[in-house]
Amino acid sequence: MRHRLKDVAERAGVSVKTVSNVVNGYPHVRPDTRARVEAAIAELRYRPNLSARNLRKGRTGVIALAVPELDIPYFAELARHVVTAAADHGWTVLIHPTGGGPEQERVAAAGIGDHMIDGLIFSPLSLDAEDLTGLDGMPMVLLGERVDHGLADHVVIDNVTAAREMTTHLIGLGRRRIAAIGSPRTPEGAGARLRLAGYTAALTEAGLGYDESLVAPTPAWHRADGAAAMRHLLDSGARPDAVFCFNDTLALGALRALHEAGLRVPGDVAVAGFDDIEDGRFSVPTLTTVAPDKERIARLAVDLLAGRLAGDRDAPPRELTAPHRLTPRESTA
Amino acid sequence: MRHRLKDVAERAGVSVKTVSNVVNGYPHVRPDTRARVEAAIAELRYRPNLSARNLRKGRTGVIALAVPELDIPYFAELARHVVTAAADHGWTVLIHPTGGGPEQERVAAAGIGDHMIDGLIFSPLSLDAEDLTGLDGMPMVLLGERVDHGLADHVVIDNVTAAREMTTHLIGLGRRRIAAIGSPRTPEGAGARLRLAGYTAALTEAGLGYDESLVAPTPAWHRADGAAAMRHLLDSGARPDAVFCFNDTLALGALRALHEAGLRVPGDVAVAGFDDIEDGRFSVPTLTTVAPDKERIARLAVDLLAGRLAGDRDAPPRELTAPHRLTPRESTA
DNA sequence: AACGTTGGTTACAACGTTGTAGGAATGCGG
DNA sequence: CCGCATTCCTACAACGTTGTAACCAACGTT
Repeated sequence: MRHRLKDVAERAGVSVKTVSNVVNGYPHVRPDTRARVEAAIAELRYRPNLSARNLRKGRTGVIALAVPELDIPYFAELARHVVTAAADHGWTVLIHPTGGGPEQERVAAAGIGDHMIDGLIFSPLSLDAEDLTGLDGMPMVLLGERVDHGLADHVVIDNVTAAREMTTHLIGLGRRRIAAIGSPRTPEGAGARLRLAGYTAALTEAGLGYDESLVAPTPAWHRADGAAAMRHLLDSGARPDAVFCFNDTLALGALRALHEAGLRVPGDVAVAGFDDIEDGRFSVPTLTTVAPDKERIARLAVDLLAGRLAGDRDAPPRELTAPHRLTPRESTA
Repeated sequence: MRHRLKDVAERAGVSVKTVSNVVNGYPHVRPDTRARVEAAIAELRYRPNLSARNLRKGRTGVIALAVPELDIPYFAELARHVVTAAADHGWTVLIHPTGGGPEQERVAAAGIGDHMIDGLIFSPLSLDAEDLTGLDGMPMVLLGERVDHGLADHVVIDNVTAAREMTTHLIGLGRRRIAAIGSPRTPEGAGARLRLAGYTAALTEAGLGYDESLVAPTPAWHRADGAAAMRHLLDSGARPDAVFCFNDTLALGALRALHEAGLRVPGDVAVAGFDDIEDGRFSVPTLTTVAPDKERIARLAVDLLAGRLAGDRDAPPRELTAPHRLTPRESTA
């Protein structure tokens, strides 16, 4: 039912290789031969067998994007940008939601390399770069956090600075008891560590000092975690007048918990997030956030990968920083 | 750098085929040979070349999931379930965000079939099944709406009934001027048509009659579209006391617009959505919605595909209906 | 003792493609 | 009209895997 080069060749009265040449745009083919071949291709609705091509060329034209969860809108948005950027290179993207656990991420990184994939863009949650064995020299670009130095290409944003700016922004609005939600509960979450560092730096700069009771760790970064942490903060009597959540979904959960507690935002408590997901532009109130340039992150990552695939496998790992922008909205007005 | 069966074979002192047999769990291999081979596999960190295997077997072990946009949380959640269900069959899922336009969907459906994929789960937005040519007998399962009869397997929910139930629910709460947001503006959007049908049916049953001015079409189903449509309804003087949005993101946009207009939900206007995305459980107010059983939808789709791949390519197309549940929350309390 | 049976292993071909090497036809300058 | 380059095309091998057929050894039956 499905045709091969051979079928097209027979129909056009040429050799298999000539058909291959036409398919691949090889220049030295007589116009009339080319026309005959193209006609045959069209008639038979021929489509190249990618497995065979890949086997022959050692390239698959597919890159993988491994993210913790697509349900986290940040990653869904990022995935869209990666797909777009990859399309410019003619690549298909295999989006792989890992689940975010250390074991799952290890499996993803290992299992994905089975020659199905030319390269990997990986946004790890639990793993350090050292854990990423089994890639056997397959190019990889790590996203999002400076997990580690010198082991692979990275695309990051300046988490420390961004978190410091946001905290400073809250201080500038007159807030003094600024809580943080989403601090790392375990060694996991390089991003959390960096954002926490920026947060404390800003407090120190402002002479506010770090208050342990205002810092709430969370098991994950979902809305439910944000709501639970917020409730905990309120119950604990810590009395925050602002909350800096380390991502937007946490912040949306916090908004919800504050609402349930009968507190007004930003009147009683100001709320800030991180990531600039679409929800935050429509929530009530809209959400102040740090907006990383996701489109740029995606393009830088894809371009880094392209560089590796184009040749310089052995160039030293690069680390590129994408810009971010503090975006004030109603929740801190 | 990367090893082949041959390398393992040499190291273990056996033939290539024996290694292949070990890798594939062929039973008749002497325990000590098996052990030697496995040791060699481990030492060399051998991984089978999937392109070669696929070429040989005519199967890739990859199925594609084509959805309009991952940014729409419904599809992100669905994707997660599909990945999980597919994993039970040992399949990898290639998630392909099409963008939703007719041309893009056509390209997706066509270009994806290049032997890279064993089957396709497709959630079309613009396309009818007739448009899906070029699959050349590759099994496909259509998701979400009853686009068409008898051309491919379908997994649907009963959109008409669900929409009727929701509308009846709103009527039962005493609402009389019930608006609908998200009606189809073009032939596109089978789901929209069906939900509109359920909506009108309920109105008719209740003797309320269909009021054109209460029905707002939208170009797409994003939050921004919902907000715009809501604003339009309010400005038009239609004075709805309830709004049934054809998905949750539209509803979240509508909530926002109502908030900006200074109207209370559900006090002044009740709001209902469709899809049960996570956002709706944390929005202020939480969102009444129709909850399709996404996990079931995904599993049914994957199982249908499994059936086709297992053999019966020519069985008549099946249509399976997944259950849904009306889920009242604060927005219609 | 000759026989089929089963277990364990191997050689070979094939999947559909493209790179390489080279052959046949054509064009051009002398 | 010869020699040489260029254009156009082809045959062949190879990418790494697995199905097929076939083989040898060991075994239990007759």
